Amino acid sequence: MDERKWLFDLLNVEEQQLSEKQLNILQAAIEMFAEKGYAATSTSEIAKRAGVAEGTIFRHYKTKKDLLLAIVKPTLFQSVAPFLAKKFVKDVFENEYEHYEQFVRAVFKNRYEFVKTYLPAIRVLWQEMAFHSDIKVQFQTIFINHVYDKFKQIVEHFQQKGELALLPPETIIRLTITTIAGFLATRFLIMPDYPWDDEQEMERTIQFLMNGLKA
Amino acid sequence: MDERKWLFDLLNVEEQQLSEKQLNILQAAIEMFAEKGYAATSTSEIAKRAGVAEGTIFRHYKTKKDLLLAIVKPTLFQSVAPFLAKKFVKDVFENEYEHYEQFVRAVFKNRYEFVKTYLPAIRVLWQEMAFHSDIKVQFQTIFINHVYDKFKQIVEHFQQKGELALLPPETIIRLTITTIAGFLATRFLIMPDYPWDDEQEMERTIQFLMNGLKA
DNA sequence: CATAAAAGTGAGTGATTACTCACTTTTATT
DNA sequence: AATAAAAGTGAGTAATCACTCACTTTTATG
Repeated sequence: MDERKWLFDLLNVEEQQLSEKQLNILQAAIEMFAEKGYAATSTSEIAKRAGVAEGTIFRHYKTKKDLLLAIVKPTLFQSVAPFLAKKFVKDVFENEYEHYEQFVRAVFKNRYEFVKTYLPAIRVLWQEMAFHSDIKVQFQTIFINHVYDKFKQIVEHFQQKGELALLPPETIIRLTITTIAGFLATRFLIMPDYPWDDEQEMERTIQFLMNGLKA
Repeated sequence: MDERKWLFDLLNVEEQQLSEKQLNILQAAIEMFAEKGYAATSTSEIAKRAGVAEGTIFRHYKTKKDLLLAIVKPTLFQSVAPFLAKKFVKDVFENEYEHYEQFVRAVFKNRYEFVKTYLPAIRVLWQEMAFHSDIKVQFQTIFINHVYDKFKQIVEHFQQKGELALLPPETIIRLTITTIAGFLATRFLIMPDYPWDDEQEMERTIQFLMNGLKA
């Protein structure tokens, strides 16, 4: 019926019911913010692309910034979604993942699919984080409160098992994240037109990471 | 006398003589573009911060975009400066660097100082590359023509010496660059307020990289 | 010192901006 | 079917935008 289940999923608003026009507005805003940036995109352009009157935008979002936040906030949460799941750490400790490599593989694959699916919205989040300190602070807060602590437990768990080098956990976390994020940024942002063999390149990246981190 | 040698160095305009007011304009533009972004910064704001009349900006730069390019182009070249030096590859082959690790160390240290010194201008380059396809194309062109080929020769050299894993050179280049860039981005953009021990963290990063890439 | 070129100025301009509001249309509720 | 609430509209508005231009000041050159 509607090819925009992804918008529902991303914005996590399955319970609320957004009208067709509201979805048009959000989709147009995501696309144009991703292409030209928030500041360089006018509300009249968004209205035109969405096929609505300019006043309709302000009926639903008090300001242009509110429209940006309606896109950015859910994307921010989805970016770290695996770590927000309550049973996530328990899964790791109860031998859902026997080795750090399996854990990394699962996260990598999962985030690869996420970036592939929601690329435009993710672009908007990362681009505008540089200009809006409130968004950057929200990101840092969520990372510290919900991602860092859990990640640290997991790293220490595998260090005790003798799988990982005895570096400070924050260093291992940083190297893990920048290695994965480095691949995704290169693949989807910097060189999206290069003929990648994704499976193979991800495999090489994981081997590199595990060699680099092993005890 | 003047504490702005860095501006001369960055913009690589030692021969031309820029007036005091021109330097004020460039400095103000770099700072404001870095903070708020190009599109969100008005020429009247730049003039105010630079202490000049708005017309003075347009006396030197035909359009606002020209002012952006006057900042971005030299920064783009400086970003890959080590690879642009003619004798760079020869240095590597003639045992200036006996091991890949020494080469990586030299590049890492060099680019660390570069980012530390010119951070605002580098922010502008990377932020606006996302919105201006002409800038992105320039970057890709320079990378392919001046960086990639030389880097590839160096990697193959150390692969033949048996120091590096026999992965495709482009994969080794990617992993090397994203590991270094990942540290610099985390250190200077994402978490600039975290109390880093730069020396130690760079050392760990190099060990990680070499372990990950060794044959 | 004379003269011209270059640098600097700021009021002015038409276009565009985010946003408002009185009004119409659609949807939900009884 | 009646009524109210919600959604949608588009002309209108004050502010701001990048940029121009006639003019003044500074600098370089013989």
